[in-house]
Amino acid sequence: MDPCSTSFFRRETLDVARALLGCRLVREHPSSGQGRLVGRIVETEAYTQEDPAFHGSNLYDPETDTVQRKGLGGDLFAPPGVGYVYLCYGIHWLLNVVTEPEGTGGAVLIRAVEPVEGVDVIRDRRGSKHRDVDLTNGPGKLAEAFDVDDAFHSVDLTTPPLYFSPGDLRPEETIATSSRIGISKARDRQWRFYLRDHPYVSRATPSAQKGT
DNA sequence: ACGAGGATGCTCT
DNA sequence: GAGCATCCTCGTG
Repeated sequence: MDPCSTSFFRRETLDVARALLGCRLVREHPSSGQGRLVGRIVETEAYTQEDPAFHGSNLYDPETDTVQRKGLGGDLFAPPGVGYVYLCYGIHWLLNVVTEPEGTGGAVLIRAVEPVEGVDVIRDRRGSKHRDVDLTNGPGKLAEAFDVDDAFHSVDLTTPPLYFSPGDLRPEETIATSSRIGISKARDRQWRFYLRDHPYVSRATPSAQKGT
């Protein structure tokens, strides 16, 4: 599998969020189990530097078009294609990939994948009590399933052991949008992208939605 | 089916 | 000390 290159991520965040749908998330040599885990991305969210929900949104000043790269949020201005991984609610690791040219803030949150390789290892990692559909249909779940933690923070994700690989949508698959999940700011932005009616998206479609 | 609430730790004010 | 880009369990109808 060829990794998506740095240039894949060096463009507008919204474009990357859409383009990642159908691509593969590849994890080689997870700490438990052997071989390789592969998931097909079915749900993403976009976050940009001018976005109220952006981590450290106060780092970018639109008036002067200047940036302060400090703290955790400062890592969102890193070169494209590197990981932005942080702990949410003290329990769950969330995997993002940085977008836009270096110095411009942006990232895409990987929210859900459909397991396509190494499903048995993923079941082991997540615990056998879950239905298959519930193994990776959420950002915290897929991080646990793919053995992703802050070891990948600020790490180049265009090369093993964790990387993305190009993929396509099937003719019958269409992209839907909605507001983002679990945030209170900027509810009006339809910056969540997912495959309509796909069984592995993280939750039923919210009321506000429109197709594309 | 659905909603409420707890776990848990890091970042920033 | 508050606020989270979450997940799971345990109530109630």
